[in-house]
Amino acid sequence: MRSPCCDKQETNKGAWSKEEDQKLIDYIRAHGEVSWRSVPKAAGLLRCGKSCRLRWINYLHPDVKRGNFEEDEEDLIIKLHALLGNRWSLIAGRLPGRTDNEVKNYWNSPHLRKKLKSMGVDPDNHRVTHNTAFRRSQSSNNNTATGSTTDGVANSNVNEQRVELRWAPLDSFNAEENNPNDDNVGLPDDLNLDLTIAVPSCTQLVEKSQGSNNDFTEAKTMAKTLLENTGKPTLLLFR
DNA sequence: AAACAATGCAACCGCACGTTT
DNA sequence: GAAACGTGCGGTTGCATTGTT
Repeated sequence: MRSPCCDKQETNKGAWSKEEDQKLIDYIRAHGEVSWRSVPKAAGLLRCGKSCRLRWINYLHPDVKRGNFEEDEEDLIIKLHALLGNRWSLIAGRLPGRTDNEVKNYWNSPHLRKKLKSMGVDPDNHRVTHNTAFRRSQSSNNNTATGSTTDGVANSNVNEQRVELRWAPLDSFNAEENNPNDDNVGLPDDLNLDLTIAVPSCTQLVEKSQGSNNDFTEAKTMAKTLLENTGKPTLLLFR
């Protein structure tokens, strides 16, 4: 069995004092972010190593950006959450100076939930509740359409090529509404997905040279099979 | 001014996962 | 291969602050 990370009877809990903060800052400045387990004792703190790590990452780290989220940050959170779900650390990784805890708190704040609802999006599952949200043009031919599935769809320019990224959540292959001819509604065109996504829950990336309906049908079938066999969603990438 | 509700945020907890022994 | 360890993540809680009645 695993031993507890610290002796809880001898550790402080709750809010950190200025003295504790300073001890932690001084120690990390001198030694860097080394073994967190050893930090409390070495720094003279009556705290659990995990608590020290959290305090440093979420509050004391010099790169942490304080203050309200700007509108572009808010938009990016909404878009990335539609694509990645509650993977707060991945989302925070695209927001310089923001921590996963901060993004998570912000997402769960009434402010953002109200905004999403006003856009017609269910904050819990990103389902479109009416046809006002996330209108997008279809590929390069500017057709607009709306729908009601949870597939995420995004376009961005990577290596000067137009890339459409379709993310297929667990439940999207089951409903009859997922006709391959549907123009699924998900994310707006302006999402820059120039990012390296390491999604451990995805079985694989499926790439196609052309995103025709036949290709999409075939890829969906493949993804559905993988989902049934592995219980994991598949990321579909069309070029 | 007081009471209550709503909100924001820091921190804790348990679990999962990769690494080391 | 199994157990122990260290770390990171996401969910949840609790408290302080702010707004409303």
